[in-house]
Amino acid sequence: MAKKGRDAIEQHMDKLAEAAPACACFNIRKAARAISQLYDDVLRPSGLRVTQFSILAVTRRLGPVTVTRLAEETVTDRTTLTRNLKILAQQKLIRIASGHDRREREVTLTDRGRAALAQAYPFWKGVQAQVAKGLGPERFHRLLSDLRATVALTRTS
Amino acid sequence: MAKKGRDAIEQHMDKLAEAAPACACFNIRKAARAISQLYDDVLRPSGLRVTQFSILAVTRRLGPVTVTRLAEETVTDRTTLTRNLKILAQQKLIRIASGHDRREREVTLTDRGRAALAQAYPFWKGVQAQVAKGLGPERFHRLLSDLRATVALTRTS
DNA sequence: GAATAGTAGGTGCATATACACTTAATTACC
DNA sequence: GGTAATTAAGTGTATATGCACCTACTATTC
Repeated sequence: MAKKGRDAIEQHMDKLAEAAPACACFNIRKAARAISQLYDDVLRPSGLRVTQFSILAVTRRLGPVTVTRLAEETVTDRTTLTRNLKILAQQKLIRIASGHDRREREVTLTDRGRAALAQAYPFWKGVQAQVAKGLGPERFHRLLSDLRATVALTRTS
Repeated sequence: MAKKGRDAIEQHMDKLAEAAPACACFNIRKAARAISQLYDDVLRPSGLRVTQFSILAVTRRLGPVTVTRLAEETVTDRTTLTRNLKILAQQKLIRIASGHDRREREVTLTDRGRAALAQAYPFWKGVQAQVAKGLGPERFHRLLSDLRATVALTRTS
């Protein structure tokens, strides 16, 4: 019985060797690490990390926006966003104020935040173009499309 | 001049609204958050997070392996891996010992680690199949292939 | 074989991430 | 209109991530 249990476990072991290379999550995370290092490296002179650049850009697009809405838009846990926003608020790149509903907190880009975004933009544009060229425009758009489908998959099921 | 500088900045602002939705890095990170939550949720009964599952699976495949080699394989910063490995070593899922070259540290899966991996395997298999089905097998493989190309892009340039 | 360059690994610090739980405010329901 | 359910947000804790810098060991070179 103990022997049998062990055999059952060992049956998996050869398949397990292939788990990581085939794993959707491992590969997406791996690509996220790789490309984040590239973007962060290029954005470094701007003083913004890619996460911060993204939050500022989304805030810019949505105007005054609540924390929960921003969390939904970026598919980030709300409590994660709370802490990320705190750093940006300390640097006075955003302002966080109460809305009409006193439970809500509205996030707004400051002038300083706008300037930081505009300063970072050429760096972002450059590395974005580099990646698009490296993958080829077709594969680049296909990848973005497939990633959106992946996100959608986790939102519905 | 100050006015002109401001105009130059403002010229970017409309494009900036589109930066985040089009950003390769933002979208990959977003997908990583989404799919990690799914995998972690399914893997929860096993007691392993997807990051830990991946590290164990890669260690299983590479046998006794140095920290640097493992870092290259997973495209993780070596110092990040040091800390991730420490947690797994505390749980006695891996063993870290010195190699012949006394600078190196060799990572090996313990029996306990093997058992944990085997226990987690059915959960991983299930969620992996769910994602493959959700995306469709073609798009699923295409995505993995495009992600590998993205990683390769950052390794060469 | 001593000085130098190169390699393997770790620490301090900061940001990013999310779950479990809590607090405060609003809405729904009777 | 008061209580219950719902909603918005934050804290405590733990893992994940990487850069700047450091130590220890090995290889090279003269």
